[in-house]
Formats: sequence, C-alpha cells, structure tokens
Amino acid sequence: MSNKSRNTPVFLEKTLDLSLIFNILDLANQLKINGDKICQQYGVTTQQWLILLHLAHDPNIPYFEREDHSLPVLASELAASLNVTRPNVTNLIQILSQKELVEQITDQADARRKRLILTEKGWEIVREIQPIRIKTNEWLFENFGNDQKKDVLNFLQRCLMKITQAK
Amino acid sequence: MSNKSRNTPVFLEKTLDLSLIFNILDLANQLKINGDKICQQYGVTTQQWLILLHLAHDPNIPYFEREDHSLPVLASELAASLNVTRPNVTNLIQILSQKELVEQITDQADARRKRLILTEKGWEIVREIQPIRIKTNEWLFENFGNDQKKDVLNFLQRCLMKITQAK
DNA sequence: AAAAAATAGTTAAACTCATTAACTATTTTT
DNA sequence: AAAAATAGTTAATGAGTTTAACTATTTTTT
Repeated sequence: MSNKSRNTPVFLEKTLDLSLIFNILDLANQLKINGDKICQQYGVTTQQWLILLHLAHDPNIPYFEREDHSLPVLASELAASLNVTRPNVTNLIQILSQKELVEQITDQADARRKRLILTEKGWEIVREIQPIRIKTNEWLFENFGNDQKKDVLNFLQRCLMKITQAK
Repeated sequence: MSNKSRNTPVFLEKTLDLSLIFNILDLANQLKINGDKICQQYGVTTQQWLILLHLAHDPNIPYFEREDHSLPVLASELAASLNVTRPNVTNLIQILSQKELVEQITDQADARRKRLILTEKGWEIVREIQPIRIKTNEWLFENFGNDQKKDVLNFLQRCLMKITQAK
C-alpha cells in the first residue's frame, strides 16, 4: 500500500546537500528569534538592530569585508548589504528616525546622497546589546574549537561569494 | 580625530563568532532569494513551497529527523517545524487551499486534528521544482568534498540542537 | 553649453508573513 | 461530571517586503 500522503515518494531523496540547506535556513531562523528576544527589550527588532550595527560599522558584517566603508553609510549601501530594495531601507530608516536612533545628513560633496549616523540614543542601544550578544554567541559555539569554526566560516564565505557573484 | 561616525568604536571587535553569525544569516537570506526566484515561476513563495515539502514528507527536513511523521502532517507540526505560531500556519494553509495545492482532512481518531495533504496540483509543483532545486544545490556546493559538507552539517545540527533545547 | 543618462532617494499601493488575544470544538484527565 | 489540555480559527494589527512611478542631483554625451 504505497500511499502518497503517507510515504516519502521516491523522487524526494535524502541528500547531504538538501540537508545542509534546511539546516542553514533553520539555524538562521533560530538566530533571528534569539535576536528578537534580546532586541525587543530595547524597543527594536532584529532587522532594525542590524541597521544600527551597520551604522556603527561593526567589522564583522560581511559587506564591510567586501567593500570599503570609511565614510558614514548610505541607504543604498544598506540595501546592498541587507539584500533588500532601496524603498525598503527608506522605510526602515524612517522608523529608526522616529525612534530617534538615527540621523540623516546630506553629503556635502553630492547632495543626492544622505549619510546615516547614529544618535547618542542609537549608540547606547548598540553598546548595551553588545555584551549580551557576545555572551550568547560564546555559549552557542562553546563546544567548538577555533579551527572548526574557521572551517565553517570559510565554507559559508565561499558559498556566499559564489551565490552573490552569480548575479 | 576619533569620530564615532567614521571609525569603528573599540567595543565592536572583529571576532570569529560574530562573523559566523553574520555569514549564516546572509547565506540563509541569499538562499531564500534564490528559492523565491525559482518558486515564483510556479506561483508560490519559498515559505509556501516549504510547506508543500513538509506535506510531501521531504526526508531532509530537520524536524522530521527529530520527530516521527508516519501520518500526514498537522498544522501544529508545521508550526513547530517552521518555528511560527499556529494562527500563522492557519493563514498559510488557507492561501494554499485557495490555490488548490493543499487539502485538509479531519482525523478519524481525533476530530480536533486536521491532516494536511497535497492535491495532485500540489504534487506537480513539488515534482517540477525538485530537479531545479537539486541542480542549484549541486552547483552551490560543487567545490566542497563530502567530508567537508558533513563537517559543516554536523556543526549546524549541533548548534540547532543546543539552541532549540535551551527553550 | 545643452540634452541625455545615470544615480540616490522617496512615495504610494499592495502583498506576505508574522504576532497576540480571545474564541470554538474536541479529547483527556481528574 | 467537571476541569484541564489540545487543535485549530478568527480578528486586529504590525513589520518587512516588493514594484512602479516619481523628484532631485550629478555625470556623461553630444
């Protein structure tokens, strides 16, 4: 009695590749949920906090390893780093401006550009979340050695490079 | 001239842990974008397609490795696997029902439960996307050996286990 | 120098996915 | 028989996202 609704059909095989994909997605999901739990105590979402980290020039952000970033961040750079559209960034920045965490300053050399900087209140949130963030990650990875973590990081970076360069 | 808006402040250090987190999030993001590009040709989103894969009992889904799943899936199981609330699943299932990809059948042994199954049209989408999915993933991981992939999978699974058991 | 093209960002409308709180219906436990 | 637990829905709401059409500014081309 081979019933489609009860048994895995033949064309859906268990493979290393597909398991990897699902586990990456699941873990990212969990990390986002974890982030939300921390961030919500400070009145921001994980996504909003990620923007604050960009404005604070967190050196761990992959985009900053690929591109130069000596000047304050632009909306278009945020869009590129977060892989979302510019209107979406406009939207998020407006929310953060209303919360008085971010300010926009028109670039003197090019009036089309708006440089985004953190307010003191914005810096405060980044500073306060930082130790919690570090502790949480130390806990998460405590059973792994540095070499192991480096291998995984390398794997992820090479995948990212491949996937982003294909566009 | 140490200007907060231009230089990385001291408390934001570059670390292996934080780089790992960012890269996991970024890669998951890219995978979702990739998925959307494929799925949208079939009139579904990545999230909706993931539900179809659950109903098709894809053996690569992490939840199915942890829990038994001999019977057709329940909304509550979907919620647990996707890490979302039950009302959200109700919502998604309604969309998929309207698209005639999913049917709900009241469980005979327990009338509270509704077993979710794919319609023939639902199966068709899963079947048609499958080869594209496999080819895309083979391409993505083509430069890695099986051992390397196994190591990464193991790393991700252990992280997931740790993070989910902490709740 | 003027016109055209490119770039940076915004506005508006719409959609997907997600939440919480309060509810119905059914089954299980006490 | 009553209480508690379980499965799912409804309603209201919100965050984040998109596309299409727009303004303003700068750069390139002619």
